[in-house]
Amino acid sequence: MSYDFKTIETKWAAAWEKANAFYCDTHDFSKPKYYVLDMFPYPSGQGLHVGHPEGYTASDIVARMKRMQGFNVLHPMGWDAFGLPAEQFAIKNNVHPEIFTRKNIANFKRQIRSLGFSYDWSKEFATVDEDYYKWTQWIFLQLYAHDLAYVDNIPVNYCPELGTVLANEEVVDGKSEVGGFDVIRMPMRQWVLKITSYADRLAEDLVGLDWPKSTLEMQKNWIGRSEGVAIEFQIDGKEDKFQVFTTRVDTLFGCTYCCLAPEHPLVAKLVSSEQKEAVEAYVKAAAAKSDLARTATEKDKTGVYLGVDAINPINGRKIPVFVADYVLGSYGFGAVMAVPAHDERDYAFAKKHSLPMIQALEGDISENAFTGDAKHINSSFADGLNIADAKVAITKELEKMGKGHRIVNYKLRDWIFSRQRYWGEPIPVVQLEDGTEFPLPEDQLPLTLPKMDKFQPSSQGKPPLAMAPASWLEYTTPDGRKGIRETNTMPQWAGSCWYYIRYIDPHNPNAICDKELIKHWLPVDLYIGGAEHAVLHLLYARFWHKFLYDIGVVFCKEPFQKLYHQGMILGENGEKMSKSRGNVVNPDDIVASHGADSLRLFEMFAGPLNEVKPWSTNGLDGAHRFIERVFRLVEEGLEKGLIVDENSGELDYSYHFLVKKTTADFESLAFNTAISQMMIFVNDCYKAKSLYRPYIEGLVQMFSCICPFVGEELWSKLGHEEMLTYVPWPTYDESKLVKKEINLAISINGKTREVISVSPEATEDEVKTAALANPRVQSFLEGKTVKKIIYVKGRIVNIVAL
RNA sequence: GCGGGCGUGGCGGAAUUGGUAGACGCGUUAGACUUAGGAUCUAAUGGGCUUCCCGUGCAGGUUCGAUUCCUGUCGCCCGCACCA
Repeated sequence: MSYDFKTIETKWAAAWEKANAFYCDTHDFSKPKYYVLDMFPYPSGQGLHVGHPEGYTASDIVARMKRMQGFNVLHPMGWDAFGLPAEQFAIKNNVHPEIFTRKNIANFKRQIRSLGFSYDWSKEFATVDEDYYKWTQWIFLQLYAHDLAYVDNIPVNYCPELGTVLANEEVVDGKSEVGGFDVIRMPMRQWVLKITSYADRLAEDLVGLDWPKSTLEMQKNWIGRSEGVAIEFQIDGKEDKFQVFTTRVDTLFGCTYCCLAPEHPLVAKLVSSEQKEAVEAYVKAAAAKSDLARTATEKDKTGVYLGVDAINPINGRKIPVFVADYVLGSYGFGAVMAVPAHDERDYAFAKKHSLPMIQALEGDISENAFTGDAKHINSSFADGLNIADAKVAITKELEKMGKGHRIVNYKLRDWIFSRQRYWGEPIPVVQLEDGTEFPLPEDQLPLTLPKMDKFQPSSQGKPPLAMAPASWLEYTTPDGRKGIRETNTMPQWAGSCWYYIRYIDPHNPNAICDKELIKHWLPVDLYIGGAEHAVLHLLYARFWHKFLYDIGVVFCKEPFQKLYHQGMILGENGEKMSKSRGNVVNPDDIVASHGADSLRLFEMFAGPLNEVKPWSTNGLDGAHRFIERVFRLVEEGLEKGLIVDENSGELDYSYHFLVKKTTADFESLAFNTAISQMMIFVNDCYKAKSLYRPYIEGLVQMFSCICPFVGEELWSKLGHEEMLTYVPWPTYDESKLVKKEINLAISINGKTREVISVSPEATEDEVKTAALANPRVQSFLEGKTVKKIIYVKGRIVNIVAL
């Protein structure tokens, strides 16, 4: 019988399901826990692509190893099922999004099962399940009760095409992240979550995490903490004043003008009658500019004089005030003090508008602003000081005058949390007729979505739920006040913010999760998913987790201890897989043609998990061939009686090294090198005269983590009744790794010239003598004087000769 | 522009973290067994002017010794982008 993957894979998939082989009793605290989690997928209509199995195989290998190592392993899977595509499909095809979503989930589940992942399906849920989103709404109510959720009328990113508002994080280059449609700025009533209250902790707690450096940096930059000083500027001859934020307070003596953002509330109030027309035109033009248009004119610094002056508090100097759109309304105070001599943007603006420059530091400003460190000049008491000292001195003086104080600023904005869509969690708040908000009592959760047939948002950005039946829309509080339910829904991110908690106790009707279980199971030990979530999901989830920590629901500060991103799999031609390029590989096809094990093995062997790597049909064939090779090794070994119970010792080193390397490599997710080592061991086996049974069984066991179907098949062929799931992980004996002879490279002046074989116990003198006695070495030393011999034990001898 | 990562055979990639560069696989070539071979097995496979020399993007440096560390430079990928 040769390797018949179809029969094998069907057989073991059924056997595992029947035996409930991967069930995790989360109440069992007798073993150490290990929680390995995949970022759950959005069940799209296209089904799985080959990128999904990459991360899922990696986590599955670890899950399988950890079970064998005696851990109680929680390895769940579920569905991030609210979201835009289902709603757009619903609008187009006039089908309820739930029907579409459930169908997709079924298809995803079928595909995932066909790939042999050891998920505990008893933990499965979808974010659209009522008894799941009940708790999503519950968390929202907690946020509301703690003043972290509020309604505001703010300029938002509105996407007319999608008919909804998007979070800053969902807008890329002025286009929607989903669909790539134009996004415009417009003021709208929105629910907002105060993520900025957690900015400090979100930045600080990154420190202890075992996360990719790039992701940590991205989050840090996104939060964008910067320390500086808030300075108050008085308008000349008026009562009005405004504040600016600066990180370069030391340059205050060089401030020659100020700029307000077009959105700044004082612009309209302060503008002089002569400038009124010009300023109003400018503000209007700036408001109409999309984010894209603003970035396109990056180099060109435009602005208009307001017709009023401000007073520089440090020296009483009168300076003009401009409105300029290079100042962002959303950052700091929406106003800057301009120091053209030492800031590139101010420099460009000042050049364009022929404004004066005053240097506050020594340095060349003939071509560009000087932004380096130097001695201060023209700065009164700060003259002669460097940046750091001048900052201290000037800040102190401002504080004394009551004109300035230290402040920390963040790029992070509060999280716009409402969407004008149907297919999301309803926000459990009622707008009462008296204008107040009424959060639903907990016992009225879940607030389920009303059944509707039309999901089209209205043109004014009115959500589909505004057209819901009155029976849903109208609400009377327990004490008889009337109101209308909130018709915005939550964004897709809401459900993915806390799903890792629910897996631990997915059917608990009384709480998001049992307290004792949370204590035991969190944080997630290993979290694997795409790098595209480096800021969005991973930042939002950390925020909710920290909030839940504060209200005593969870007990660790961070949700995901170790994070790893799988690299993208490109098409065979090295380009990103896409329908238009015609290079998409469908996992179903591969499972049919080569089997799930081959797909898993190929994806793990193709290269480091976190690297981008191209698909390769030849590589897939190679993986398939290796499985056949392992299969034959066992099958023929049994038939020909090569698999024996006495150990000839010939495979000792190779096997024990294999166990050591595989264990370490699985732990560090270096699957490509672990597989190489298995190939080396199998090659050694084919050369060996006999195969010591425990070694073959160890190989099959470790190999089964990568290729579980064929692994289980071979395990049973080897005569085992029980399944592999909890068979103890192979161990290795360090003493078997001591070689009787070691190869030692001899190099002369750093170039390897010869390899000699020595005993590992050989002394330095013996090695040196042997090296010098070597005829080949001698031929190279002819006519030269040996100056020095360096011996690195067990590695190399380097002879320095001139 | 800023931040992070990366440049190694024809290709994917190894290299014990400063110690035999190219493991393992793909591909290629030759041979064996075969009616057949896109199966399997064996051997070879970085380049060259082949007792030797050159080779880890390029140019320097540190070192007995550099793919690994340092400086500069070129190129690619990812993220952010007027953040005061």
